[in-house]
Amino acid sequence: MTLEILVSEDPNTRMFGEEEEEYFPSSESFSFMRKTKSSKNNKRRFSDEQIKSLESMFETETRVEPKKKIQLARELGLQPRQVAIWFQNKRARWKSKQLERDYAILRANYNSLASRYENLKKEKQGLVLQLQRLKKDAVQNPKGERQCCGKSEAAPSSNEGELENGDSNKCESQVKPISSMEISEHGLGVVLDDDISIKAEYFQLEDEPNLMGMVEPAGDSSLTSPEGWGSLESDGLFDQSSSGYQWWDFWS
DNA sequence: TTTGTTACTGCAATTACGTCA
DNA sequence: AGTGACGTAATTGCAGTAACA
Repeated sequence: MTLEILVSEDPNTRMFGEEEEEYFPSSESFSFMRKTKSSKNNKRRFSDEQIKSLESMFETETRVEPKKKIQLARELGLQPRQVAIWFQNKRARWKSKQLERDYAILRANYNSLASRYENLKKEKQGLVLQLQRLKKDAVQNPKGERQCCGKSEAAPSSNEGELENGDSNKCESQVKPISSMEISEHGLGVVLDDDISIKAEYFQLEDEPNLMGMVEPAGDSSLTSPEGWGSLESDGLFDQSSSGYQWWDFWS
């Protein structure tokens, strides 16, 4: 395996002040390299030891100070510029993976929320049916003599069954609105104590709720930037102020 | 104090190369 | 041996900031 090094011949290559000295790797891992002017092979993979050191340094600080950079470069037999570039690329890779993680968390949150919403919708339908039955029953029995539910009425649907906990003995509690039900003077309608609030809370919400407003921030610490991540924050990832699409379109 | 210049650095996007299936 | 996909080192362009005249 023949490797060649890594001296940029491009005069436009940006050179930082402290790094302009021509550099030849001295470590053993690069001892087989040689400088060539003609070769375009100016890119070599770093050795495992180099990567290991860089990784461990990256764990403590994602940005390397100039002095530290030069010291690290000396230790690893690299150019300071290479160390800087490695950190730069590493930050970019980390950010990309962090975006994937954040996306997965948000998707899981959304799925959970959508599931809860569907359940609530079914519950609402059951309650509406129950209300209709109660109203109908009240009209048929103006004196409040009401047959126990589940006996004189049609069999409840599965949803209703859930709502009634499958226990017909709980009619008392289930018909609580009935106990406080009043018949209007003309006997043409009923007024439920909680009717207004119920409507407000459930039945008038015909429009689908804005799930986005309900999404809870993930408790996972991966959504918050660790100290020093600085610009790797996820803020604004889903800023839609300037775009027309919705982020959940991806999996809807 | 304000302004223009320079040097340095970070990031995003991209290119170019090495490796592997 | 040839090739496409993928990972990654390196380049480029631009923007922000600090130091300085």
